[in-house]
Parts: sequence; structure tokens; C-alpha cells
Amino acid sequence: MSAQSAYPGPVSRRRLRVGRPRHTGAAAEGLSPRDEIIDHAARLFVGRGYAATSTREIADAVGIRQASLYYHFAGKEDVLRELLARTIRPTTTRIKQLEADAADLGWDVALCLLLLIDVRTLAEARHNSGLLQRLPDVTATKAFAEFADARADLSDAYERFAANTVPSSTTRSDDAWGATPIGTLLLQLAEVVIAMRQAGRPVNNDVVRSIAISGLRLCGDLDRTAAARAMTLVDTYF
Amino acid sequence: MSAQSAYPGPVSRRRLRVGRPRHTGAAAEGLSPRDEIIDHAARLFVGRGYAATSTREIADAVGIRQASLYYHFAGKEDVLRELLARTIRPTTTRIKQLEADAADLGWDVALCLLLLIDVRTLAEARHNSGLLQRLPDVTATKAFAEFADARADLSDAYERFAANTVPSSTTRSDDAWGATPIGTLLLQLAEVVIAMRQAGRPVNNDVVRSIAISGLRLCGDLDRTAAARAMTLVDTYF
DNA sequence: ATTATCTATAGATCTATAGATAATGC
DNA sequence: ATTATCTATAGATCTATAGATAATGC
Repeated sequence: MSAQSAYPGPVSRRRLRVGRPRHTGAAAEGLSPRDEIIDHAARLFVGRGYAATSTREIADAVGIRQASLYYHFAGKEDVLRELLARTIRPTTTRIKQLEADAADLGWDVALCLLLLIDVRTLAEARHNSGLLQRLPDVTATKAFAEFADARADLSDAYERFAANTVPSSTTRSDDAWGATPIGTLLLQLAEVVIAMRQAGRPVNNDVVRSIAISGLRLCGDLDRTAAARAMTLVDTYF
Repeated sequence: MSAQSAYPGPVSRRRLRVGRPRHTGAAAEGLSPRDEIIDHAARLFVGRGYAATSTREIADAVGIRQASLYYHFAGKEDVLRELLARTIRPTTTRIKQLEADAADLGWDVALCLLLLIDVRTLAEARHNSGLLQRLPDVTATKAFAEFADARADLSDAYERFAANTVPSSTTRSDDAWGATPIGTLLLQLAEVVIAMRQAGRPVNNDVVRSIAISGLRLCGDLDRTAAARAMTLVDTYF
């Protein structure tokens, strides 16, 4: 109690940030300014819509002036671009590694791992930003078109993993899904967690496991051991 | 061929509309101006989002000036209000009649009829406007709050019909749905056609029948004859 | 007279840019 | 010097209102 006023000690140690202070004293809660913006934008976009959220509302939430956003992002759509990218980036960045490891792991385990990484990314995002790709005001943007390309690459990866999991001739029964590629179905399977979160249902570990098992079943593989093995490995990849 | 030029006969009969002509010659295609606005607004709201669609875009699509919208609607949100109302109005207006007829029809048939009217309303709307109630920029409006009240009344009606269909003590098994009322589940069952339309899958007669049967199953009734009977009656109510 | 449009515009945004400023880093 | 903010503002919307106008109806 006596020493703390003698010198600028740890008590007043919030002065670790370069740059002019914010007009609200409010500093980041451990996040970089960029991540702060992303976080508040995600909350507002998901809660009120993309087009309906102004850059001013985002800035107010962060505690900075509207114009200060433009130091970190080229514009509102650039914020959206980053948000959309983050919903699949953890998955897409691990495709190569999983594909290389698949010979050792088994393609069925690798496929489950891809699904699990995808599901957990969507499930653990703070604000269900996976929802954004379903909003018409989002799908009308250029940023979405770029995201759609990246998502198509992910769909292709699912397709390759599925093709290696089970001989293609025995994979599919031509049913109501028609000619929809198995990769598309697997990606949509992962994305059911978006609807679950929207409905307010928690995505617990049982749900995550069920999705992995269902993914194998879609490929015609009824063995559950691969899914169980993937569940034990997912943390090392994630 | 000879008499038609002698007097202003049916050939030049497009001059049946009162009011100043539109700057584009474009007259309505059989619709009232109000319905024209509703139709184009639905297409644009569903395709690009509510907040992202300006009143000018709607007016341009209709072929009138932006300000002319305000003769027919109090504002943009009033257009949304009418669009949302139309997604349940055919159903809600028939609740009383169905409830009165239920003693004769049987409550199971009446329940199926309510579901079928609901489903066909959503399925046959030109622009999948049922989707609007899921968009964040829509749910943030006052118009949506009013719609939510009306939709809650519909949910209550489903609840009553379900309660009369099967003795309540045997109705539900307490499963993953927890304490969700059966009326809520039935309404959400009807609304699956929104997602089906969004996914581009056609909502044919088989789908409609399946939904009626599923509704009875949710109530614990495995008899299909009530659903079949409702299918034959639905056109007389719709 | 009534109806359904039109023109013109006010006032409130909203996005983005230009340039100044107040911190820390070296 | 660098970084991250700030202030001020231009220019482009966007919604809604006021009042004029060009049809038909009576």
C-alpha cells in the first residue's frame, strides 16, 4: 500500500500500446485492434445483418472513431471478407498436412479429422459467423464471391478424401440427392452446426462425434472406429 | 376487322387505369399497384436482403418513381410488414373455421389441414418470402415484432389442435427437444419448406403429404388415414 | 372529384479520404 | 520514426414529405 505511489509501477501499467490513445480510454482486452474490430463486427453482423450494420456502429462498439477502422481495414467489405475467411481458414490450412498424413492415418480417419476441424471451427466461433454466408446481403458482395471460391476448394478436398475412403463404385446409391457430389454433402453436413447454433441448441461433444460418424456413413462406411480415432487426434491438429 | 377503327374498341383498351400515367408506359400485369410493389419487393428482399434493398430499387423494378411508393405504403418497413403478414395470413384466417369444423372432421384431420394450408402458402409464394423472418436485418425491425406476435398465435393454435388430437399424457416422450411445446415443433415442421426452397429443391405433392404425416407422428399418432383425408380436403379450404 | 402518379427536395445518414496528433520505439 | 489513433469533411446515397399534374369517374 505504501510503495505503489512512489513510482509508476505495475498499478498504472496499461501504457504498453503505441499510437494515439482512444477517445474512450478503453484499451483492448488482450486482442489486437484488428481482432477487436472483427469480434464486434461479427456480433453486429450476425445479430443485425451486414448491410444494416454501419461502420459507425462497429467503431462505437470497439470504442474508436468511425474513420479509425480504415487504418485496419480497406473498408466494411474487407471486414466481411476476413470474417468469412476465418470460418474456413483453420480447415483449409490443414488440408495439405492431412492429405500427407492420410496414408498413415487411413483416409477414413483423415476425412473425419477434416470434418471435425471444420465443425469445431464453426461451433467455437464466438458469434456464429458461419451464418453470414447464408444472408442475401452478404451473398451479393464481391467478398462473398471470393469466399465461395475458397469454399469450393474445401468441397473438392472433401470429395478427394471421400473418394479415397471408399471405392467410388460402391459409394453412392442414387437417391433423392440426385447428382450432388459427396464432397458437397459432407461440407453441408459440417455446416449443420450453423443452424444448431442459430436455434440456440448447444453443440456439445456428442453432436461433434455424431457428425463425424454421419460423414463416414454418407460414404457408405459403417465402421465407427475411424471416427473414434479421429476424436482422439483432433486436438493435435486443431 | 372493319369495325375496330370506328370507335375506341378493345384493341386500344389499355386506358382503364385512373391516375397519372407512369413515366415508363409500363402498366401492371393484372396486379394492383400495391401487389406489384409487394411482388418486386419480395424478390429483391429475398435475393439481396431487406436492409440492402433501397426503396428506389423497388420503385425502379415496378416502373414508378421512388416517391410514388409512399402513396401505397407508409414506408419501406410497411412493405416488409405486409410481406411478413402474407406468409401466415392464409393460415391464421382459417383457424376459427377449422376449429369449428374439427368436431365433424376429427381433430387429427383438422390439424393436418392447418399444416397443409401453412405449407402450401410457404411453398407457393412466388419468392420464398418465408425466408425473411430468418434474416437479422428483418428480425431487428418493429414490423417483425408484430409478425412474431401473430406467429405466436398460430403456434398456440397448433398447440390446441395437437392437444385435441391425442390425450396429452401420452403425447410426448421427454427427449432431446426438452420442454419445447408441440405447437412450436409443428410450426417449425411446416417451415421446413423455407429451407427446401432455399436449397433449390422443389416442394412437390409428396413432400407436402410427408409433412402432414410427420405432423401426426409428432403427436404420437401413427395413423395415415387422417393425413390422406386432409390431402383430399385441403383445396376446399385453401 | 378522385386517383395514382409525377417533380423537387430536405434532412439524415453512411462510406471513405485527407491530414493532424499523441503515444511508444530507437 | 513508427504506430494508431483523432478531427473534419466530401460526396453519395437513402427515406420521406410537399405540392403539382394527368389520367378517369361522375
